[in-house]
Amino acid sequence: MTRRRPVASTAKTGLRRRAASPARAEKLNKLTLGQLDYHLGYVLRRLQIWVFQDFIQTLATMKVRPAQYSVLLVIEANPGRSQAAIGQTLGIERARLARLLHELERRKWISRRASGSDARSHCLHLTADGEKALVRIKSLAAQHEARLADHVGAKRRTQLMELLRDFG
Amino acid sequence: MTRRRPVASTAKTGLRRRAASPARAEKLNKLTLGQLDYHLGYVLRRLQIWVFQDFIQTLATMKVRPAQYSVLLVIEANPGRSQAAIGQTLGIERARLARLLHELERRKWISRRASGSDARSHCLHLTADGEKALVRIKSLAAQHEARLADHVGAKRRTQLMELLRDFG
DNA sequence: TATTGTTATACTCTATAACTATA
DNA sequence: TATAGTTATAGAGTATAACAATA
Repeated sequence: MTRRRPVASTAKTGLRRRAASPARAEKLNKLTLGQLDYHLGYVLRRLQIWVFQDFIQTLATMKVRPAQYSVLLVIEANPGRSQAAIGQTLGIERARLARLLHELERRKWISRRASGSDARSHCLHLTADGEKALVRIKSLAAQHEARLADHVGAKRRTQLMELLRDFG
Repeated sequence: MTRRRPVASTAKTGLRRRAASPARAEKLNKLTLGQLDYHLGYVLRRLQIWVFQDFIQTLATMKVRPAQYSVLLVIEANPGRSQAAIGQTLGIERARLARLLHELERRKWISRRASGSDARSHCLHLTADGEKALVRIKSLAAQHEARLADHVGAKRRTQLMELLRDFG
């Protein structure tokens, strides 16, 4: 990392820099990335790291991680579904999802009800508290998304969205 | 995850299914992603996960992880530089880089020589073994890249590359 | 037999802090 | 006082395996 800088909003919001330091870090002249520059996976990952770091920081006040956020949204959009269905949709291992849901349940944001049709599975729902929290969470997520648009440029964000959204 | 297996034919048609799995998994009717679909970070991450999994699998015979690969390429392109410089270029914490280099050194792929100008720092170089291994590694990485192009489509890959490479 | 959810283990990656030896 | 490198710890994410209850 170490590049990045221009964007107005980063200064405004006091984002965070990796090297952070004041121009003195520039002492180490920049190295070339070599053939790394020709790997889509690498440039993809650099942006992805930026996104996660900004997301985590933006939602720090609610202590919500990306995976938790994705689970909350999918439960909201598909109330009453099982852990297996949620996990499969998001690509989260059932073992990991069990622990993740445990935490969300502890916070009273979701409930697991017994399923009438299959005694093995649980029906997942947001609680009233969960819905209330999600309003605030979505607002913060929107701030993050705006900052991302600012980081890559609104037009580039739209283009990336179109390229990535529909090939799945 | 569960999907994977970038079969050529599906990539060619651009169809691809997320659940990918053996048709029986279709039993669980597909859930909607809700507002997740409007987060660039999410779609970015899905592809990024695919890339890493394919990369790791493709380079499994050489037991090379993405981070190790990136370090090898940057050392190759910038021989004699310090750990600090490498780490800063790639955005890898110096603590983590130290362990990572330890492993590469154990495998005789890199060497750390004392720096003449600063007794604190090490100069990093590929060994002859390292250069030889890197030939094989790059060949596997190229296979991975080709599979990625097949997965997203060659044209889309190029477009993504252009959008992501130069805004840093 | 297969699936749902659970617990447990192990490994990678990230983020710190503390330490040394230099500068 | 700051930097280069090391070691240690803790947390998240990923990947397994094993288990009980149920299908």
